[in-house]
Amino acid sequence: MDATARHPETDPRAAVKLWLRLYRPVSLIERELRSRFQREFGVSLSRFDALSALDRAPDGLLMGELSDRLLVTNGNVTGLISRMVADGLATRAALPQDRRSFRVELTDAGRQTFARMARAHADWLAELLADLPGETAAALGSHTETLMHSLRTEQDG
Amino acid sequence: MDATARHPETDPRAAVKLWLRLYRPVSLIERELRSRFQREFGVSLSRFDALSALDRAPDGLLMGELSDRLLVTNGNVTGLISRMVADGLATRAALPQDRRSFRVELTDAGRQTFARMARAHADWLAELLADLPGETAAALGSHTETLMHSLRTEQDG
DNA sequence: TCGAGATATTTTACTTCTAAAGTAACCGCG
DNA sequence: CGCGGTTACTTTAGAAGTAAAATATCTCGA
Repeated sequence: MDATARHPETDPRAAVKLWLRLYRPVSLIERELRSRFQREFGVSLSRFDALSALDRAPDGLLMGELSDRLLVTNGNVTGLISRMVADGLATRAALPQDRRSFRVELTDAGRQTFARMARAHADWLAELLADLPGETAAALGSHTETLMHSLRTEQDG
Repeated sequence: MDATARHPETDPRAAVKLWLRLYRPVSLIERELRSRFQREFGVSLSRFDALSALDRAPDGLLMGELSDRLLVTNGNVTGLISRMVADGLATRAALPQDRRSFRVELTDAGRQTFARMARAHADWLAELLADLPGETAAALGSHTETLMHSLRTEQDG
């Protein structure tokens, strides 16, 4: 198979159409979550995402690992974590063996805060997705997996 | 009062899982588009979205209509359009019959700029989605329609 | 006609985000 | 060693986003 055979018939118009169909509902949900986090907890979605990534990492994360996971730039993480440290949710300690690096870890308060928010987050999503037929949910789950995988192979190849 | 009674079978854990499966690939693509717009045209994705919404409206849009379509606040649109007007891409004229309102329209330069960007946008998406099997694309297209519809009914009900 | 509320937009103060440039520390090779 | 390139992170300048308050205009009923 030659190069064109690898990407046989991708119609740019169809690609845009599919993209918009994916993008719009995801944006709507994201925006709704963002505003609920703000209203209920006075917290940004970004901060919840950071708490979530750190909660999943028992030994904390380096700044760079965190920016990889959150899909944001290093500079962004610097400010985000500074504010979280100032608010007592996380600690940021230099690594003895590599003084360029910093290990970020949740404090107990941070883990407790996250636990409360995670519960609300799950409930909100259950509510927002309540009217979605079970078959559609299942199909979306598996097809978005395929999409994710195809993005990765596209990126590498 | 009991939220679970209204939505009998929505498992919050499953909802979060589905949400993350939707969110991650969409974020990846969005981020990639954003960085390509910046690199190739020195323009934000938001600006492209605004150009796109305005290009679709032959007679222009009111500020409020634009913020509805872009899913952003009025205050955000004020700044976005100010910069676009300053760059010669759009005009912003008070409505004689309602002096609170402003009609925003693309200039010829705005329409030409959008046309060039839209072509690149479509090509990028075709490239990013090239490895997605046709069946998956079709299924995703129809199921995201269902998702969008279920969000609307959820919102209204 | 007048005032009360609704509506359209802007302003304000702030967080979040980016790209690019800057700083500091590490690593490997001569 | 020591210097050159890489890596980890921060800083900077500015766009993009928010919520909430402010401004200005419209509308409608007494």
